Amino acid sequence: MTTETSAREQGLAERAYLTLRKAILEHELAPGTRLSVPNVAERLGVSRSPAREAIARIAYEGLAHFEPHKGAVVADLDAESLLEIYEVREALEGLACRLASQRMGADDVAGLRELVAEHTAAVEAGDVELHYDLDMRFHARVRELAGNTRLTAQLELLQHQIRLAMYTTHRSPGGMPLAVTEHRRIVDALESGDPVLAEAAGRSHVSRLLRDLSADDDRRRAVLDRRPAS
Amino acid sequence: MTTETSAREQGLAERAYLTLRKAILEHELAPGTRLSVPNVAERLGVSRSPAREAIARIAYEGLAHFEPHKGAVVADLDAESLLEIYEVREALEGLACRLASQRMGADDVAGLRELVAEHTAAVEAGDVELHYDLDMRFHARVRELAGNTRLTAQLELLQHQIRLAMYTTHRSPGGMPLAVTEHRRIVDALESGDPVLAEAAGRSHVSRLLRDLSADDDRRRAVLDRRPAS
DNA sequence: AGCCTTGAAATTACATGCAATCCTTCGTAA
DNA sequence: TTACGAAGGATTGCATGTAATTTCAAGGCT
Repeated sequence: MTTETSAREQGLAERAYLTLRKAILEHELAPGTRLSVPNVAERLGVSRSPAREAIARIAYEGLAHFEPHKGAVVADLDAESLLEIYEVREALEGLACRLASQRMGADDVAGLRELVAEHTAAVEAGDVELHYDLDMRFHARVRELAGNTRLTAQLELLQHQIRLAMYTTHRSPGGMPLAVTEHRRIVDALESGDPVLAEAAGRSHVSRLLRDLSADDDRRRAVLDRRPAS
Repeated sequence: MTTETSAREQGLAERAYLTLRKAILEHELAPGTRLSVPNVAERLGVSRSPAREAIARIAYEGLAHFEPHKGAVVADLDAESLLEIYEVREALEGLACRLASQRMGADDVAGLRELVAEHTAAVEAGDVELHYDLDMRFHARVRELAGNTRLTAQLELLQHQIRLAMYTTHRSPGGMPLAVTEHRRIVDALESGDPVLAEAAGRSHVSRLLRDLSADDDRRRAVLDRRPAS
């Protein structure tokens, strides 16, 4: 037993990073918020060194960016950035499915089916929170099965960026059941063992998400255009 | 005019990072070399703060990794890591070609053709250095034309990692003319404006590079197997 | 009333002190 | 000769001092 007040044997910088990231992803620190080193340090109860390191890492991961002479600011991703992110994600999610289809076993398929079943139930019950959770878990499981650590890391980064950008906005109502259907189709493709089919399934799922996003945007813009005076 | 000894108005940490990266990519600091903070600081003539930051960034970018209680070590990528990297690169390079094919104009095609022409000449002249240079420039140009900043950043990271891993090893002799042929095919596909074709061309180029790599490995292994006592 | 100037507060970036921890090496004993 | 142990050296991680620079705001001037 070593001395351990409440630290899980990880550095202060690491914990500061995790805390900060959580706060950002949950919009406790909304996009646009300035992350000054002394401020973050005090907030997290650490000195400036680990605070600075945590902020740097947040920025490296695309959750904040540095503005000259102003320090880091929580990222406020515009539509074009989101498009970029989805373009990359489509390719990588497709790759994940392709790899998974080649490396996965029967029990893995069963595990995914179970997840989809839970998901179906959650959606039928209208449980939005659980829907998001299961959606994330599904994708996490697929990339895990792909067995490519770099790919996994990238997809997780993109996931975080998307979560940050869409915390409140962009929730198309019909999306929940559609997601489940598409996930089921992905599992079918994975089970078939056909890498081309699997990749196509993964990609079309992501590209559909993007299309819905754009559609939402258009709808929103149309509404705003009707009342030009805000 | 501000006071400016020789710094180009960028921080010490930034310059330390660039210097360090260059040293690593040129194998001045070979894979396996330990990057201790005091050591790097002294080497670059800066204090420990910017040195530490530079090392952290190098590690974030996959050019080094932290070993517990030993600090950062220049990455020594094994075959499996390279495979992972190439898997991701194949997908992203395909995406780059797809996007470029949709966004590029006639003059852009002309620019690429010029590059390929230069490249052809270099290969015919047997200029290996120039070959590498033009190869890199070709890919850089394509991702630039794709117009997706995240994609560009990712591909550059992968490029660096690959360069580090293959500094001396892995140079298949027939690769040079093949690369030119494939680049030409990519330009043809890009010019056609068919995104599917373009993506396929980009992907198959990368996957061929990977196949050659594996073939080289096998050959090398075979040679070693013949003389089990090293 | 609006613009400019000046001052104050805050921030970054860098340097450096310091304790805890770990690896390494050298000496010693079996 | 080999295994063990202890001391030394080095490194990390964190804390904090400090100068330069910039932003922000208030007040005065036109």
